[in-house]
Amino acid sequence: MAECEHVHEGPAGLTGRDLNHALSQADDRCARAGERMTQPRRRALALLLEAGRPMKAYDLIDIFGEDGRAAKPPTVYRALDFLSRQGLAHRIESLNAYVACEMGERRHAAAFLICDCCGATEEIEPFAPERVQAAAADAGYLIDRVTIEAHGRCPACL
Amino acid sequence: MAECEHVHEGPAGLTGRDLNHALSQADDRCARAGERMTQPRRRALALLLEAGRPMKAYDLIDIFGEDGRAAKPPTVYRALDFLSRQGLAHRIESLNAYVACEMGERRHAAAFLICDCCGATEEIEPFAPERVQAAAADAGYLIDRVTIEAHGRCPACL
DNA sequence: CGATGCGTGTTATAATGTATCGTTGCTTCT
DNA sequence: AGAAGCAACGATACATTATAACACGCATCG
Repeated sequence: MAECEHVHEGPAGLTGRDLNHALSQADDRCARAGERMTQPRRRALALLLEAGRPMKAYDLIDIFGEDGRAAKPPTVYRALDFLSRQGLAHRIESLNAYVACEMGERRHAAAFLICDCCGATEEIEPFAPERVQAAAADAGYLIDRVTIEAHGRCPACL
Repeated sequence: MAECEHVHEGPAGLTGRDLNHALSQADDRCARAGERMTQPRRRALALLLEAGRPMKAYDLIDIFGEDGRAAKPPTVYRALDFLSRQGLAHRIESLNAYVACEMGERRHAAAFLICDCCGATEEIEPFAPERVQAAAADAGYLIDRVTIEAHGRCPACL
């Protein structure tokens, strides 16, 4: 992360009632999808929601245990894979990090604005999906998944 | 890489005169930019051009020495960083891999179509750059670099 | 010349991600 | 209820990807 001279708090995550509400909604979504929201999956989501910004897998591993003990890597990676499959979280490839989904819908495409100064990210609507498909069709490709990550500076770090 | 039933050769890379020509052009570009095309940098670029598809850093490390001996990781990572900075190669975040640039211009934005079956990639013109900037402006971000990677199947693997 | 900057080679280590195996706890079928 | 099948878990070990730190060489420039 290229530091900048600004020092400020990153985006706050969820706490208390907001957090519980978001977790309950995730529970519902899983139930409707016939998927199981197990303890480690829920814990991983809670940590992402609390953080409110992208978290490295090993950061989660370190703080995973409610008692302060670390988790085993596969526990967290499995949970993150699940959350990504369900659209409850997204992997940010250019950061090797994961972030809770900010949109409501299940299994949607995502795009991100990422601040290289403070680490804040903003999930945005993927732009020009039709032009992706058009470009792919020109080359004869059939696309099922698109990664879009725009790096720069957030308003607070400009 | 999710296999598919098709078996076919991936895209061929450059050889012989074509390879030397491409390397000479890279030499020229570096000279004009006041950068040094050193031996390891040139070797890394040659390997990428020969491969004609994305290569993992450790694949390059293994075959780096002309005498068949492996290189040390920092040697290759430094060369790849340099090539990326110069726009002579691109990093593909979602593959942890690197590919020689197929466009002529220096330091341009890139986007990729990636076949999850055979590993072929196609570098395409980034679509809708103005819409990226617009979306970023809405959120107050200033963007300097955008990663766009579309995964699917290439014509040969459909 | 001496100092500075950049690139290199080397060693070591950090950070990130997976394979595998045995177990547990549902769900479903009879 | 009992058994079979399956999904997820926990644990160990390991594989892959990437960087830190330091010494050296060589060019440039005051």
